[in-house]
Amino acid sequence: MENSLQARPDLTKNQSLVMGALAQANAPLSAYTILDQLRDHGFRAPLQVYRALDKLVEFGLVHRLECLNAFVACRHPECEAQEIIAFTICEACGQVGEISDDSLARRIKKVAKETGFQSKKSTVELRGICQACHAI
Amino acid sequence: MENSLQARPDLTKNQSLVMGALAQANAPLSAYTILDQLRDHGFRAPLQVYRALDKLVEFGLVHRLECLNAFVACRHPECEAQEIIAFTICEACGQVGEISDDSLARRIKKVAKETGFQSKKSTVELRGICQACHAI
DNA sequence: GCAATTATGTAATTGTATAACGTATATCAA
DNA sequence: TTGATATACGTTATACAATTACATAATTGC
Repeated sequence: MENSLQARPDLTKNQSLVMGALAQANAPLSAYTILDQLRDHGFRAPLQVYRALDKLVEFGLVHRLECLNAFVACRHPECEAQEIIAFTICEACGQVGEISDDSLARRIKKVAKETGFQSKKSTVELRGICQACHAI
Repeated sequence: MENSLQARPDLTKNQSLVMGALAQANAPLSAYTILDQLRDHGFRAPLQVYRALDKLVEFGLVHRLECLNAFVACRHPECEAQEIIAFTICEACGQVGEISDDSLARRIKKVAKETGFQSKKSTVELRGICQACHAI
């Protein structure tokens, strides 16, 4: 457990089910929505979902969107490498995009450092209208 | 109501009480913590707090921290001018700092625009250790 | 005064997340 | 093979966060 950047471990049954639900949806899902979708597979309680989500987030396979209290499957197969990811959340269609821009990451780090702050974890979430919806 | 950038209106009794609780604390407070602190002043239900908070956030006097489900009094008397504010949240002492850096704001806007995303509202929250706590 | 708007009070409910149990399963060293 | 440890799982209850619905006051503008 010395490195949080582990090769993707085999998922347990519950983790696979939750991952599957998120991968199929192309929008974020709340824990309780996932629970409802998995009742047929034997899920009965929120904790089953939350425990799986905790692990999936730890593995870097799932992201948590703070401003929605919801979760999305990661789009970048290798996104664990990215330290700072910005999420774009479309308020029309609900789709979430991931932006990992080095210059943005560097600037955030720099701005924080200027005030003496040592950043461990960042949340960058933009809400607005995506390109596709704006074209309509 | 044509301009959200209004001169600070007089606060109502409930709004003043909630604002006072937040101003006195030098860390974010949850709505329910505020409720408990104001029970002596006649507060009985969460909605009284949430309604006041909604207005205070609208006035730009209070910020909501998504990753904490909590609220802080704004430090910048004139921060309404800032479009994008980054918050630094110290995991040791709980203090919250506000960073309004133009270059950061511009870069976020730019990065979003490159993907065709029209950003309306942004959340930038950094968790880590503040200068004071790091010195200890 | 009267209408419209805004603020308030209260109860009930919905949504989100964790605590505290106990049990099962896998892994590994002795 | 046994026992120790760690991890995963199942269930219930509870805590925490936010909103819906409805009734009542207070304020504002005409």
